[in-house]
Amino acid sequence: MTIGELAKAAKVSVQTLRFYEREGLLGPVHRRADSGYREFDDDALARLAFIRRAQQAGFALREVLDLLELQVLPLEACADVRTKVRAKLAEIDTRMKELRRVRTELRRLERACAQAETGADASCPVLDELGRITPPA
Amino acid sequence: MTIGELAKAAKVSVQTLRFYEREGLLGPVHRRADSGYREFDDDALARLAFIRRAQQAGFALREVLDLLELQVLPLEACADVRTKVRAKLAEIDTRMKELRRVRTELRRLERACAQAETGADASCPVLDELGRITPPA
DNA sequence: TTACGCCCTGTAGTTAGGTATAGGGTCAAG
DNA sequence: CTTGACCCTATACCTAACTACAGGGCGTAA
Repeated sequence: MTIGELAKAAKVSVQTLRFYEREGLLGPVHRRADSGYREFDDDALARLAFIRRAQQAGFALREVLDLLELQVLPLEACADVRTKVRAKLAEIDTRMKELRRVRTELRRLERACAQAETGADASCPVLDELGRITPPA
Repeated sequence: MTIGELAKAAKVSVQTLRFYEREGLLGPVHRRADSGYREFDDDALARLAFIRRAQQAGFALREVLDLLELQVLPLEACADVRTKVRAKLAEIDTRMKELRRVRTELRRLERACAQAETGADASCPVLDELGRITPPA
């Protein structure tokens, strides 16, 4: 696959792929001996899918890199791998806790909004919920 | 209140306050006639509380500004606010879903690692496990 | 062979949300 | 009236994750 074909398949831009390569997210990239063109296989596509999912889950690219690097560790490092995986798990739990807190807050706002539709209040309660303030001029 | 006092009260930096002012989040700021020093009242403090809460609820500063501007509008604007809140809520739910999936994958990796420690496998199973991550729907 | 699209590197710009620094003016205590 | 803490503007810098050139090489089809 050329970089353009991979870009199309993974639905990212060519520049993004080159950027990912620079950041180490794609690992060592094979080049055609004659032209120096990059050549990719389906592994690259799977890797990109993983990157996108991890990103959508709230991981920064730097953290995605940590996750991807778990792959290259030898058997002797298995204990280290477990430690790393556990650290990531703890991180995920923290992140989920934060998200639950935010969601609770938003649901509260939505409920307040729904009540306004049946009520006779003169102002939007969402904004009241967030705090009564003076609007910008 | 001087900017320094407000900063201390709101637990943000003085530079951040000047940055917020430039971004229009603080509205028109009163200045002392002689020195040109900014002067703030408790409204500013309330406004900063609003900003922080909205940020914690997952709104970008640009969106916070939208909310501040919506506040002057009549009840009809409440529907707009509600739409924004619902969109944020959907965003959070998506993120949590992805997070759950990644957590499931990490747990599987951890189990695979544990097996390798007691088994006689020749390679770290992490690589294979990462390759088996379920593609997104 | 020419044309056109895709590839290469390298550098620079963008948005978000600030943080830091330079070069000054101001205020209040001593 | 000096000193030190605080204020002012303007500009530059920071990280993250791209995005957009500029200037040049490669591949393939008519």
